[in-house]
Amino acid sequence: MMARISKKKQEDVRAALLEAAADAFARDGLDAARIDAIAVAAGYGKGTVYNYFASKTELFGAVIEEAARSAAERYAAIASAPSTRGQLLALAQADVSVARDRPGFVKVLVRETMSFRPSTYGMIVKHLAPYVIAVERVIADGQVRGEVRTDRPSEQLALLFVGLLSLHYVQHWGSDGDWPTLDEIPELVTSAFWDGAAAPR
Amino acid sequence: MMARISKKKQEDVRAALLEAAADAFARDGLDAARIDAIAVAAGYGKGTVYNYFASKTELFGAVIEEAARSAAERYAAIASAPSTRGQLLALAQADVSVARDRPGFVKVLVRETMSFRPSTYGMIVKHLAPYVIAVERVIADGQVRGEVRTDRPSEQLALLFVGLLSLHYVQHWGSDGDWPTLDEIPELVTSAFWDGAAAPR
Amino acid sequence: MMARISKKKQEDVRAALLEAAADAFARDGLDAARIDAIAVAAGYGKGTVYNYFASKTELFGAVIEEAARSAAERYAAIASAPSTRGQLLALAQADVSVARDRPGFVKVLVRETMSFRPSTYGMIVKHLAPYVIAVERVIADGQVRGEVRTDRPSEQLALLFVGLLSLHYVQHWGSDGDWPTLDEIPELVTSAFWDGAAAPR
Amino acid sequence: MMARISKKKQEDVRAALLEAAADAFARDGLDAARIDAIAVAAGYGKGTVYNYFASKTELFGAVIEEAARSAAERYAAIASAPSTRGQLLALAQADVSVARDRPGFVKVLVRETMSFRPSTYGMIVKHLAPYVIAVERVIADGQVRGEVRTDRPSEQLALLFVGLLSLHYVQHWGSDGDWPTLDEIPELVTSAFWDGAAAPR
DNA sequence: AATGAATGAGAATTCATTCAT
DNA sequence: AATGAATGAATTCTCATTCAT
Repeated sequence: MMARISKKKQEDVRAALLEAAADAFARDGLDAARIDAIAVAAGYGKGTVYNYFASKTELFGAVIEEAARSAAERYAAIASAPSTRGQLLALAQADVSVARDRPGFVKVLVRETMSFRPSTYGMIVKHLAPYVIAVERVIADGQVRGEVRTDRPSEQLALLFVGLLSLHYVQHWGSDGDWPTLDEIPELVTSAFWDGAAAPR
Repeated sequence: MMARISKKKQEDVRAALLEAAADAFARDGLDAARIDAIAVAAGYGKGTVYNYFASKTELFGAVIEEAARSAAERYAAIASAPSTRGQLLALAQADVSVARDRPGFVKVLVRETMSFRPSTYGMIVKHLAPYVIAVERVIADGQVRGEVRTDRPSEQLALLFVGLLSLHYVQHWGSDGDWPTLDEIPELVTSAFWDGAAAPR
Repeated sequence: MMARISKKKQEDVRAALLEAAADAFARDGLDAARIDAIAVAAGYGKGTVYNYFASKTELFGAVIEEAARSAAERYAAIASAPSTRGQLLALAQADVSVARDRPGFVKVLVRETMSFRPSTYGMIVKHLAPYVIAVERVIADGQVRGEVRTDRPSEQLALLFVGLLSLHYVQHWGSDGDWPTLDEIPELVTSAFWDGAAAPR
Repeated sequence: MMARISKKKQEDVRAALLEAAADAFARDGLDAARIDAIAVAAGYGKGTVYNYFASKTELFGAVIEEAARSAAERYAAIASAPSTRGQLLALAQADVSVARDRPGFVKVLVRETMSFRPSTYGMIVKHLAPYVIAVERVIADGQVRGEVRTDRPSEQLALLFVGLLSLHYVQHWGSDGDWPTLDEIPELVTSAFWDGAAAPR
């Protein structure tokens, strides 16, 4: 009993540190973020961070991991829609819901994905995989059912879809939430992906 | 009086420093890039950097500026195509030619655009403007001529187009040039922008 | 919670740093003194200095402040003598006792007073004031009681007295303690101030 | 002829550099003064300084030397007054005339005298000697003639006199010329030295 | 377990000095 | 003789990390 309570407490501390770290990394980037500030923001002392994470880099990795885990969780939970387009929309909605609830984590993920720094790229790819694979599966199914064009590999299409999502987040955050709003993003992305943005209908 | 170095030589040194800086910033980011390494890479001593640029930040700004200038130059030079789609393709080709010739500069531009850091965002927006405006003009013309759908403002569409371009660069660089190749990018981007990527034809 | 160092210990560290800094500034001046050397001389690492003082300049200011505080304390403690001349002698003795106990601090004070550098002058004047004011008060009282000539303002006379003191310190330190000795200074200064040095009696 | 003209020119350049250096050292001190600024202030390029002086330290030494030479010259030129007091007054006037004409040089001399830095002290003492010796001679003569008290060695008295002079310069410069004015200094100093400052007459 | 004082490696920046022109 | 571009040693200051309490 004692042990379980203390285990619970440990989880809480870890979660608080991760949350604060995500915000800091999102705002300042890996280099400029300061351990001290993260600790204080989480309500603890600097030393405590090192009781939970061996180094700044490892803390960063843990944030990425948590971000990916958190997103994959939502993906897994989405109800299946009848059409492929509908399923993609649902996937986008799931992702946006993460961006809404845990903006720090998603910002870090997007920024580092777009930063392709040798030093963090491996980390990103490794943790991002579940993300992309969920999308790819839907697209591959769509191809089998004849709902999606088959002249491009499902993997490439999945990357494009996820990329479009990131792109719209960047515009959202860059415009201070002005445009697009988070609510608009799923439809914008799905539509751009599915029908393109330019040709008149 | 004799010691005054020729204007030409000065320009050369400055250009070499900018080139080395672009590569370093592209590879490591603003924070992690080392002035010392940049100087050595350019074939000069640390102090020389400070004879040309007052600080690391100013050097970074100069790289951004040069990148934008270099891109705007190509944009300006493209021959006009008959259709809007053709013009967009030409714009994309112009951009890719910059990415091919001066990868460092374009990488920096893309990365920082996607990084939305308060500390560099202003710089980026200021210098990126000519880029985006050229695209927007083509699209707005297309809308007038009925070649482009009119339910979305030309500015948003231009941002999407430029974003798609960046997205494909990221995938190109992230895959070590594997896919997409630089050659494929203009058509991929234009097609994704124009027709979408998923719907079967 | 346990890591919080005792207040006492903190004061001790601060005092040790100040002491080492005073010696260094006294020996080398503000510019030539090295933070690193100060830290080591105090028995700490470079970083510790910055845990207590935000910058070299602030450390310098703290030394000045401590020097002035320390001198003012002694002035305040002197017993009142019956005559003005006696009181001035007592003031000089109080000052010399500081110069004996904390030579570094007094050296810094004297040197910077005599250096009239715009960058440090304000600091000096601010902290030196209590020093001079104590002297001025005694002289003004003497003027009221008819023991001191009244054709020169008490402020000017006070500055001269303090200046004479500094002058003798300079000669003392410059001659390696040879002449005058610290013991002789109070009488030398008071006598020079009171009766002059040249006219035969 | 050629050679003499060019020699003359050389002297002029050297003099201009010394003048600029004196002002810079007076204003900023040995450490903070910048070679570059000195060269430009003299109307030359940085490299030229090194054609005339081997190093910053040597330039500083040359300034001290010139300052002392310049003062000794005036001392030598003073007309002899009948009384010792009158001669001292004349000496002070000679010194003040240097301070008026070449303030930079005198400031440097005073500041460094009062700074007693091991690194410059030797230089100072060596060059200051003629200064002090002239004063000492007058005092010693006065002692022989019974015009000056004999219970203190002439050397000590000379140091005091010169010190009083410096003290008043410091107050003059420190008060922005407010008090004392240069004109007042000789009488103030002589009177303080001779009769003291405090005792009512 | 939590803490924050101490630490020193590391980075930006300055500037005296050199030397090719 | 004059110059100022190039240089790198030296210095301040930052901050991740350690560890005694």
